[in-house]
Amino acid sequence: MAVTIREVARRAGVSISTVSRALSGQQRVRAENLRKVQQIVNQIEFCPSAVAKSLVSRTANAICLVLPKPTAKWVSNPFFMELIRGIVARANRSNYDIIISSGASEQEELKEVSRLFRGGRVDGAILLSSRKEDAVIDFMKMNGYPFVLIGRSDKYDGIWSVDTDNRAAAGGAVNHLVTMGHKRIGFVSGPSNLVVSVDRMEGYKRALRENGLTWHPEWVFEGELLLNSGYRSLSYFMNQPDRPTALVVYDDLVALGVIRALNKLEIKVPDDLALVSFNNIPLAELSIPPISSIDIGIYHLGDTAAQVFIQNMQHANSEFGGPKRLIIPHELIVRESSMIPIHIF
Amino acid sequence: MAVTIREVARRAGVSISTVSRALSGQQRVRAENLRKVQQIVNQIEFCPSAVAKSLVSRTANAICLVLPKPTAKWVSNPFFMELIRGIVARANRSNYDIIISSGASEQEELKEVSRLFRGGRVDGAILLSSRKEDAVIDFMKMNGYPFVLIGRSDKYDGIWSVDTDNRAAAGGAVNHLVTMGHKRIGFVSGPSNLVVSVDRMEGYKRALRENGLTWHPEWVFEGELLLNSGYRSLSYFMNQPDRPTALVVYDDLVALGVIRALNKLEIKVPDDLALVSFNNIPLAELSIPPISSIDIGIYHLGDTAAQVFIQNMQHANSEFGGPKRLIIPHELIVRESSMIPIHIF
DNA sequence: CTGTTAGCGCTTTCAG
DNA sequence: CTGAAAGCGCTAACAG
Repeated sequence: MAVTIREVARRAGVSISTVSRALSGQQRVRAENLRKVQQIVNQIEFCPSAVAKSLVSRTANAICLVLPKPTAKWVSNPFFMELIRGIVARANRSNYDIIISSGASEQEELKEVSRLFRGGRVDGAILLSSRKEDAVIDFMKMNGYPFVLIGRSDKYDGIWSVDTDNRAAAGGAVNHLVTMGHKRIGFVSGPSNLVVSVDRMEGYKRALRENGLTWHPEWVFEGELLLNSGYRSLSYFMNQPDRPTALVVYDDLVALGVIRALNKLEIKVPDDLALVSFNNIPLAELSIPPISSIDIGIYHLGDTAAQVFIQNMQHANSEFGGPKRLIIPHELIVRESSMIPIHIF
Repeated sequence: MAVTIREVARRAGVSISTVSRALSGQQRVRAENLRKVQQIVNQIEFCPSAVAKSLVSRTANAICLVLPKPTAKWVSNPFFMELIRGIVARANRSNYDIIISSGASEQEELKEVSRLFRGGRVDGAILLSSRKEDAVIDFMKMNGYPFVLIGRSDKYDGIWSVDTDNRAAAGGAVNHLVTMGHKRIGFVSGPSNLVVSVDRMEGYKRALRENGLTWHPEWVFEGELLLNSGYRSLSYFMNQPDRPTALVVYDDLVALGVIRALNKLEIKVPDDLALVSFNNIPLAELSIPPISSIDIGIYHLGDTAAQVFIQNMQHANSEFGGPKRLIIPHELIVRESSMIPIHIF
């Protein structure tokens, strides 16, 4: 901030333009001048004003992250921090800044994002999750702002996205449980307006079908509900003679809650009920018992999203293949919660 | 971005300066012109370029958050996300942007932060945690960049900081355990280079003294160690006749790990050993058993840090009282993990 | 109260 | 290859 390009030019005894050219590295500068400029730059630790650069280049070299509404404890899910870490690490390495934005209501959220874009502070956004009806996605689309979605959009096609194959992952969980001898497998879902939650549920249903198993609506629980007031319903179903012997849970944190609820009902995991969940946050391993979980490579997901965005920015006009959807591989980590094979028929 | 102040001026039939004055709200503009300008602004959704503003005002209206090195799973502690939420919410409300920065090594970290400051992208920083020897703090101090520290610095005095009274909090935990009849109370500490870890340990020791209890070095465990390879040592001490009957643990996540380790050793919480930990992240409640934890108001901590920074910025030259240290109140939330009073003498 | 004029620090023409 | 000049969008200082 303190030292400008003008000062460098003065000291090096060349014009500002020459310094600019020397710094850009793209343009021809006489070797002697180049050397002189580089020396001064190092000496006085010159660092060009990102702000001035932005003004003239009309790009911000910054990406906005929209935090899901801080409604729930949901955001404090380590999932997001891991995602953010992946994004920030990659972005910084490419000299992009990450700006975090949030808002108390959906409207405030949009206002905030709008301010960032219209003010020229960001070039685009990475959306950390997608709802079925997502005002932020609509907003981006409508204004033609570039963005990468982590997840999937039901509504729009041609958008850049990075995602897990959640259906396949859920299928993998079911298959694993089937292998362990389970035939009555339930599902604990997340908020039904989250695409990820729906996808996982669909994968679960499909896998049941493919395994020739029947699907009972009573075996599907709403996770949020479960944790707040659903003890009774859980208790009821778990006391039926044909209760599920295994559960696929859409998120580790929810799985933790489920285990606690089951614990109160004196249902033991995995002895009485097996459990597989999603995301494989560090906590899955610390749980009692440790939870089998599908590692979806959260950091990698974030890293890739940032890469996609940045590449896309740099090749914006070169028709760089058009919108694409990338899938990050997942892997089931088997732990105690699903390790006891059973044979109840 | 698309529409400039020039356009507004043209449409309103006034000069650019008038529009600028009308927008600033600080200066006198004829009512008629004011109205006209406001109308146009709303109509074409004019939003002044934050970048241009930055260039001329030499302020960025942005704060940098330095993520602790992504070494450990530590960062994925919900603690940080909660802190960030608090900061972002407050900052955005005051039209400040939050830029997240990180680096693989301490050196990269500094380079990243330096780039942000020198490039004029940020006005200052909020440091999310402090090590005993903290290069980032040194760097800020040395360059005179404004910052607020969440935590405490051993090394420097006159710096703005927002903190928990960790000694008192730890004392509270000890007192609570004493009330429940415990006399042999151990401590599980965090990395010894973290100020917060040290403070909590000191509070623990002091409280023991004040309660007339003796402090045994063997009753103090290094948390990190414990989780990785310390089962054996834990096992050893827990089998001594005079083993602790209660533990104060410096962080919820570590407490979770401890519970799991104890579980393997068939030591039951709270029946055989009581537990109190710090931070009260949502998980503390989901644990089996639910963990007594000291709620330090993480969100509030973040919110306050942002407030302090912003106020300080705005009154920078008016000698706004000089550096200060704010303490956010804490509260012990008692749960099952410490609920069974014991009387072993 | 208003318009004109000069920049903020940098990139980018356009002549040399 | 180089320097001078124009301008990115806005604010601030100066005459009216």
